[in-house]
Amino acid sequence: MEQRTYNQYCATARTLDLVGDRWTLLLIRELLTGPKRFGDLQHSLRGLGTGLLAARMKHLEREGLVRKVTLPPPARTPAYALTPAGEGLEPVVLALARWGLTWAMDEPREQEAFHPGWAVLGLKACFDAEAAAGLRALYEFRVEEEVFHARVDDGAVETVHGPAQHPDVVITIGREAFRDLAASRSTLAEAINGGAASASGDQQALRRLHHLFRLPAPRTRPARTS
Amino acid sequence: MEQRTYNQYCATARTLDLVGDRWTLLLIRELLTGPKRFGDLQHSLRGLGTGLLAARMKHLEREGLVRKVTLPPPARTPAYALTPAGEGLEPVVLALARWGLTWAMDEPREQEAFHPGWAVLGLKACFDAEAAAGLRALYEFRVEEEVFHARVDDGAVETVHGPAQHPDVVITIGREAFRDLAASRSTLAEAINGGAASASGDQQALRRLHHLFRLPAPRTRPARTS
DNA sequence: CGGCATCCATTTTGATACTG
DNA sequence: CAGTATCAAAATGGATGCCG
Repeated sequence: MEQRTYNQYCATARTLDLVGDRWTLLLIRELLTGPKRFGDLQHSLRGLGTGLLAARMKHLEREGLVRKVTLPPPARTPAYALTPAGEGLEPVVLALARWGLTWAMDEPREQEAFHPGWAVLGLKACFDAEAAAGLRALYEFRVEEEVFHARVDDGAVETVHGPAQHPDVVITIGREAFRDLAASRSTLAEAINGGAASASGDQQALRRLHHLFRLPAPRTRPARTS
Repeated sequence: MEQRTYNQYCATARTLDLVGDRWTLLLIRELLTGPKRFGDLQHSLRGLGTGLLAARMKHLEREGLVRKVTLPPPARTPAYALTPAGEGLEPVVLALARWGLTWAMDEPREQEAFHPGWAVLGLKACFDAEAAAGLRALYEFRVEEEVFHARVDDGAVETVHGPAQHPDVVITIGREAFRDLAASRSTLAEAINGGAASASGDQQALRRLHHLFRLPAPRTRPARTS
């Protein structure tokens, strides 16, 4: 099976040769919030069969973007994690997310899936490093069964699947509310006032939240009906 | 003909629904350095047939990323240009380019195509806005038949196909030398000393060039042979 | 559960011939 | 040139079964 290539000595084309196949960048997106097991990946990506998933992971592993790991106790099950080269794709995924937040996140469509981890990554895409200069804060998001945390540390941020150690703020929020929040279709204040969310902990850190993650104003593309 | 979609309410996935198909991001890449005609596009993208090219352009037009324009006199021929939404994809393409420059630009392979415009975009991907604060300069690159210019203006840069009006610096450079330069496999000074390039104009602006475009140090991915 | 193989219907693509 | 039409080759989606 010969690898298909654009055959261009161009950095963009060579990158797309490696990660431009269908599903590949979404797999990277999943791994950007922490290691995931085979089944986790398949569960997040409806429509991707086990055969193609196995092939994609093998390809990413062979190309040095992903490596197999064994989850720490008590899990002790095999999983996939990004290598440094794989993590280097974060700016690509975040750039795609920023474009989508600006130009493509209208109403959710019937039958469209939603996972809170995607919204967390969407928030990260809007992180404002300048606004975070000199700040340190640990935010935990609890969206029904799933928990994430965002660690802000002087212009940098890390968003990972799982609970935080000693969060400054804990935000408990419903699934739909979180979805709308991360798509700039509502604000955290609205969600709290409407009873869809609650927040506890450091009130000052909470108030800073919407300065740290500045969602873009949605725009509409000129549609061509013809 | 139903459009294939990931069916995820996720900014990254929705963006990939629009531009994730094969060739699409490379078409955007081509248009990022100015409007191009149908034939120009096909010529740059060996392997992309006329049928698929027409389908892709129609799709991009319908989705509001590209619009048909008529080139100004004396050309007066039809061409394709990016809309604001299409230009918004520049950060995506540049992020792909930066990753490729860091992790994927080893030796050119036999039979791999190369167009100077790709290298110009590669340079742009490495533009250092901070180093350019307060500066203004117009650089023209002449690579055999093709000419490009880079207009630096206080932290911003624009790289466009075509000659500049009153360039501060004109760099005339051979095809291979330019290719190696943009892949961080050699420096402009080396190319000039080796006779593969010459530069005229404002010497101070010329010396600033390699501060403005900081190519990343190439790294190698851990290959897995098994 | 993780992972791979197989079979098959459907899409996507690549290449080329053809038309205004 | 710009773009359609056509057909063969490849990639994908989905179901299923196997093995450790």
